[in-house]
Amino acid sequence: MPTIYDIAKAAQVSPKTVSRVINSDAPVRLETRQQVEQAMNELGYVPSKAARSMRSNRSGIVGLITGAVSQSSEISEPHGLPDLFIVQGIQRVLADEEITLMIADTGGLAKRIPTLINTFLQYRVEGLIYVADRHQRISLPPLPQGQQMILVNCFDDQGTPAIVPDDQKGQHDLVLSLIKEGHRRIAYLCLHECIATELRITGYRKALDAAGLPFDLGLVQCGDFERCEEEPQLQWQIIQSWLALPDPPTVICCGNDEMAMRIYGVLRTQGMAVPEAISIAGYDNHRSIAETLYPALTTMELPYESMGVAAAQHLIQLIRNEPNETPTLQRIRGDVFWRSSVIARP
Amino acid sequence: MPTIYDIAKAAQVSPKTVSRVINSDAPVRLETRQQVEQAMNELGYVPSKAARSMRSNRSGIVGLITGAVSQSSEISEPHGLPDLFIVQGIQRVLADEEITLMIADTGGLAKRIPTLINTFLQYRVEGLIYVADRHQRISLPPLPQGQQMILVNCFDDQGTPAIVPDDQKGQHDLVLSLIKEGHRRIAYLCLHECIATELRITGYRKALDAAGLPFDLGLVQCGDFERCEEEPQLQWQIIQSWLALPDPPTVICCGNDEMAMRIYGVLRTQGMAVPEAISIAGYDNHRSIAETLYPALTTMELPYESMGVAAAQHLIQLIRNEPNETPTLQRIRGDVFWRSSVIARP
DNA sequence: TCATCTTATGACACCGATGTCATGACACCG
DNA sequence: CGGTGTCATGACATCGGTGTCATAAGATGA
Repeated sequence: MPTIYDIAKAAQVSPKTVSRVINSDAPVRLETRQQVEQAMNELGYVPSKAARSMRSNRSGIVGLITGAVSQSSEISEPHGLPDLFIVQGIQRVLADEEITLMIADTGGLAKRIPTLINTFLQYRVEGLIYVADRHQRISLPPLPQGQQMILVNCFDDQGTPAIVPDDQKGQHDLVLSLIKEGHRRIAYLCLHECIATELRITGYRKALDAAGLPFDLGLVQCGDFERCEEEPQLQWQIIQSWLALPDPPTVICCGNDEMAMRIYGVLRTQGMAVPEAISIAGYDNHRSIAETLYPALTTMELPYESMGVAAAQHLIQLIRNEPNETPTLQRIRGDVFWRSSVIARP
Repeated sequence: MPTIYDIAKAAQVSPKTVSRVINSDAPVRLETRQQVEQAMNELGYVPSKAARSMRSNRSGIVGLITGAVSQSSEISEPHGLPDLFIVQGIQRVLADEEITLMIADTGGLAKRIPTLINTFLQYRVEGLIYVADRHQRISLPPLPQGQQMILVNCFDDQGTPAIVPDDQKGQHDLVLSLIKEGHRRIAYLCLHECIATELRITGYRKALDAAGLPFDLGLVQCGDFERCEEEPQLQWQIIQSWLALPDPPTVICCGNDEMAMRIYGVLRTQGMAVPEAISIAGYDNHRSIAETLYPALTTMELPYESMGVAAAQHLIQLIRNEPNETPTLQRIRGDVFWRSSVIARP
């Protein structure tokens, strides 16, 4: 691989002049520039980032730590929207800024995180992004002074800038849409206990309050049985108990789109048509499920891509030391995606 | 960020001795080593990969180009198994070898590839991996002399080492399993015309031949309508025509698991139970679909993870210049995953 | 015409590691 | 006791760029 010295020799100029042509940071005579450019083309010159970043002290790399790549592989645990969508948003913004993203994967093991961070520090990353696979509280090892970091889909107690989904507003908006379509009895088959579930139940409740509808504790049940054998039966039992009520629900909100997909199956094996017999709503807008299901699923967007975009933008601000009024904890909102699994009620 | 010079000063030794402690490539007196290590801990020393790789001419980085990260986002086109699983396999192998993987995304635009390759060359990657989103023939711009590259899920005409799924053997094995369970009339609702489809139809046919069963051209139909509005109706028409045959199929093989998921919906809206009325088989072993569907889907594994592993291993051999008899085109086989969407026939 | 400024270029040091070679202190052996 | 080998360490050059400063040629202006 040729160096600027090779180019300099071929073009009969000094290495510094070659550097100037590459960076166009000082005037170079047209003729000289052309000679240099010709030499670069002929020799197939590619600048060395290593040498460059060593001198300039700027690596142009941002490190991202996630379990996204390995997550859904071996461990057959319930998985919601792939956090990969977050990475997409980040990738897009950074690529536009000509920042290279280095992705490291925990393989699901938190104890690998310090090693991964260390590797990134060796590359002198200008910023770090930690992406969690679900909305949670975390605690990471301390970083060297001045090392910028952003948390996505999680937050800590040290006041590290964080981007999380607005789960409360999300469920709230979804329920409000259902109410607008005439639904009065709205069941909620939620996920296991976690931060998202807690926030969403609050949102669900506030939406009912806002519409002046009563909150019926019995209509909120955990439908997440971690994919055990009997899950369909257990879910059907819950639904059956709802249907047996004097005033049964007309729509079931599911904790995520995957659960909705399973509920489609459960209902159909029991001879109930979606949405004619009962409407179904999901959460996540996991498009490969929501758009593929038949009928397509009405759902609340979990704004992973937007979160990624927000994270990358905030990080760039921090790296460039730009003034910003972005709050430490940024809650990102999604939209309701209205499809055919919910029908209007008179 | 401290350098070995800072450490050297603090430990009152020469920089070279610090280097020796870090790399343990020459004997250092225990006492000296401890002084150095203490200084490193106190100052929070992290070696600089840039400086290191410049001197040693070895970056320790492998570059990966894919559309995996952005693929399924904007473009709402039919998607099979996420090629991310390939990345997983690669990641796992490389992490064990302490090689850092740099992932670049095409964002679905092939014209970005040269730029991405150039960025990687700037980092002096020791190897390149190109991952395609489906089995296809490709053509990439030429690389500098001596730059190693592996193609995954695709191949070219220049004889670049490539890893592809063994589609023919895959469909063959799946059909053979169905035959073993007593099925004699096996319909195949395949994907649109492409390399995989062609190979799989050959495999399907060879399996029938091997079992002495006749090949009925009418039982092979394209069921991929690219998610147009009328897809369910069109698919139902095909199935109806099959059911109207004097000797109707007892099982339908689908081009992929996603199509199988949609067929579940189509059949059920028509009041047909899976697998009681008709058995369904998929292709891909896309676990988040195959395991989630109710009943769970019998399917042929598209061995993305194994392909990733094979690719990484082969690349490492090439980088280390180890002798290998690996063929240029490596076909990777998957297994049949038997679940409850297919029942045995007497 | 000479001082001053701008343009175009080069010499040289430096970023942070490591490879090469030299050197001093011992231990070992005949 | 002197020659040889090992151990422990340091001096110095080098990897491929860029920042700083110097300098020569030509343009400008008083």
